[in-house]
Amino acid sequence: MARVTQTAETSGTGRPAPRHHGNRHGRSELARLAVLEAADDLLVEKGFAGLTMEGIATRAGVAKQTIYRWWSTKTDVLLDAFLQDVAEDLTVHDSGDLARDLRAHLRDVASFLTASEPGAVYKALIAQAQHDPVFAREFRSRCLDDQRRRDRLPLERAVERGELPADLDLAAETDQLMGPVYYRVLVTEESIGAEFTDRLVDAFLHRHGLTARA
Amino acid sequence: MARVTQTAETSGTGRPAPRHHGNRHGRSELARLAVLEAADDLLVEKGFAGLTMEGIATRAGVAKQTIYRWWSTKTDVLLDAFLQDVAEDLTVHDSGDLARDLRAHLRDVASFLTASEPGAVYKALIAQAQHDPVFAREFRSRCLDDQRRRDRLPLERAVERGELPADLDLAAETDQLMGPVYYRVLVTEESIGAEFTDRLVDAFLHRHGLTARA
Amino acid sequence: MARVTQTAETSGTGRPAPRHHGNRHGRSELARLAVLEAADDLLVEKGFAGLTMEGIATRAGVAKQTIYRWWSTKTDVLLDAFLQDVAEDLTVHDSGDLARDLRAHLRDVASFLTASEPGAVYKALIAQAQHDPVFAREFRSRCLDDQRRRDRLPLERAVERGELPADLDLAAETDQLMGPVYYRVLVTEESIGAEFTDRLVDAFLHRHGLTARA
Amino acid sequence: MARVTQTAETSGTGRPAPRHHGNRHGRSELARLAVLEAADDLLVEKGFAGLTMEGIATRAGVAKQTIYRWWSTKTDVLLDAFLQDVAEDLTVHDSGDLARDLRAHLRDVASFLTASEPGAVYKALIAQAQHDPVFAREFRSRCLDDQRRRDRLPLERAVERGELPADLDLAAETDQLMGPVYYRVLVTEESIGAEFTDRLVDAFLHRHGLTARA
DNA sequence: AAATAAGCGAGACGGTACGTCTTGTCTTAAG
DNA sequence: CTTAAGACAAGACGTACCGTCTCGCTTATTT
Repeated sequence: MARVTQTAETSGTGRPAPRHHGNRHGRSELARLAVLEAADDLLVEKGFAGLTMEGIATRAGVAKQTIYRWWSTKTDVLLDAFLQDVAEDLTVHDSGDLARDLRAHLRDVASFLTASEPGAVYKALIAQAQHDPVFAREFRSRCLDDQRRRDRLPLERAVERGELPADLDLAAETDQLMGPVYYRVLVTEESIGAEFTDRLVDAFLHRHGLTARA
Repeated sequence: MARVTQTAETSGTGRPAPRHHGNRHGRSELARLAVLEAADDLLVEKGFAGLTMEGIATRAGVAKQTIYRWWSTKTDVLLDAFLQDVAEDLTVHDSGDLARDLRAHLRDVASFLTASEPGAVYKALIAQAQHDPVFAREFRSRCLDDQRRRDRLPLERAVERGELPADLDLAAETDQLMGPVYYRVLVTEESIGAEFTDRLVDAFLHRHGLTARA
Repeated sequence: MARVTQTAETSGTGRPAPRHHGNRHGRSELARLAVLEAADDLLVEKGFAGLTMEGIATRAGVAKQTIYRWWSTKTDVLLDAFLQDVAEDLTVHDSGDLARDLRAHLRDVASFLTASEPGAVYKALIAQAQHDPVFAREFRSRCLDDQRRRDRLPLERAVERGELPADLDLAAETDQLMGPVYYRVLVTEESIGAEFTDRLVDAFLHRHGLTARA
Repeated sequence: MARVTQTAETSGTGRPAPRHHGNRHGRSELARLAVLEAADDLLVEKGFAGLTMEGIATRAGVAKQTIYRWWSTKTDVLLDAFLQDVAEDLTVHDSGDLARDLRAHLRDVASFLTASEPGAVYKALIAQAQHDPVFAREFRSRCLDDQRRRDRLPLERAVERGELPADLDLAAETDQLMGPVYYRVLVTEESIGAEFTDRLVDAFLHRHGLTARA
């Protein structure tokens, strides 16, 4: 994630650094970022089980109470840390060509999930959502729904362009495209190559009478 | 799971239960079953986070040491409990008709995952596998691989019958069939009706030039 | 203690209270009294252990910083609160008759220590002085020494009147008179009746050849 | 206090050392002694305010839970530590001569309270008893009552020997003897020399028509 | 009238200790 | 040799106060 350090204290504009330790007009941005960064780092270093509120506090140089003031659980911290990092990571391609966009998107998602650090956090959060319905709800509304919207975007654009029929059940089609990817990531842990994702796209195109691969 | 209860503790004569505290000939089946049952019950009652070794021991009327002697973690206990319960639950249909078998199988899997108590345990185990690579390995070898074999079975039989070409990539096809189901269960938590699973089967059949539903 | 309440906040004219939030020259008497009163009340309500700076601030409707600006510890606040209340409480009797004055004084001290609310504060302060030498010094100079002077007063007057010899060791005599009272209060917690204090006075009178009670 | 170290693990008889870490048949004597010793040491080193359960646990090499299992508060630990140390410290003199015994006893008590390490603990406990009525009760029954009995012992023996009348109010007389000593220790903190305690004894002897000092 | 500067309320902050909980190990005595 | 019982060291949990800090408001003087 973006390192905090000193650069965060002074905005580029030359305004004086906030550097405050909390006051009546809001929380310390410094503390907030330090916590998110510490959580990220510790998850990678020690795994989810080794990630503790105590550890985050120590690593971040922050009082435990400061964490509990703004977050309720370590999963809550992780979710914020994740959002901080990848707000814009998975931008969807828009070449105007459905086949090309879909292939690129599926490859992106697959590599994000299997090879990136935020992908590891993402998997941990999905896992935690299985154990904790309350968190599941929050995770879905603050994170998954956005991702789902991104996954559907190429199809929506194709509908707009007239490449796909307007009455298509986009949700179901998205499930068929993304489902197998998540399945391999979360359940079978088989590796996911381009041939796998491309085949999913081909099946989709074939299903809708579009020419698969040139 | 099979209830242990009193029958094992009291002989039919009405004499006080033997309630043995160990003997020199191997482990106590009574203790083993009590532990598995307690784990199952507590998972349902208190959720995964509320499931503790301490709690299992107390509920089972068993010493903690007895649990640690035979299992290493609470997830390990849960896995055994799961296997004890559902060894034979998800038997695969074999009507000789691929379409019918696939439709039935996907509905079975969906309802198992979303509506049954062992399904909840199963989801908890998949979740834990994300956090713990060691457990993931064991879970896969003792549980997931079997399930994967069952998922593939209808296709294998169809290949034997000549309904499907012999060079089909069964793994990839299985992923496309099952993936969306697990995706909805684990990620989106949308409900899964027969229309959803049937559509997956139809897509599969269509993909391979077989007539989808009349 | 003297209740602050509204009288201080509203001038007689009926104009809304000034309720000032500080000014450039000097501290807020309102805040000072609110703190002392809150400390007194909380000690009675929750005991010494339950008395906290945080609690005093909340109860007094005052910022913590305002307390720390003028006092260093909760014991420091308590001492001020005590002095505010009982500056004049234990006035010494002066009838011109040593026996009568002593008997009255000992009864007053005993009932102050065992039965009054400020007496409870006083005991708490003596206790704290055992734990904290720094506070002990301040407590002694700002409070105990005065009390000790009052205890000695009847004897000094008797010396002046010629009832007692001039070379009497007043400190030691005072210790013998007051010591047993404090001992019962602080150590044995036995009840102290007039027969007990009168006997102490009788012993003193007898010791110096004065007729004890007719 | 008796140092624990290794000698405590083997009784002199050659029986195998307990050295156990807890079992179903009782607590660890090793842990118990380590806690008491740590509490004693820390009180001396850091004072009462600096004495914490956490600190005791760390110093004793013991888990916090082990302390809380057997004691409820730090004062509770201190009381046990005190009793462990001074069970036999203040043995009362018995020369057959009341004057001599009283003088010796008062000097002993005075030097115990003002100059010994256990005396410091004792004062801390008396102080705490002012703040906490529950502890006060326990302290009195487990400690103070014994001491009071010892203080009365010389008088009781004198009554038996016929030196003092049988109908003497021993409690009141003891208060007059000991009260001034405790008063100086707890309240005025003046130093207590032999001339002060001897004078108390003389006053007592004089009061009962016995020849004071030869 | 405007500027100044101290006291004020509020409340976030880094810490420390609290008392509780669970983990995994150990010891014991019963069977 | 297994068992139930349960004490133990370790360490995280979430809470409560500590004493410090920064902030923006109020207010009484000083310009």
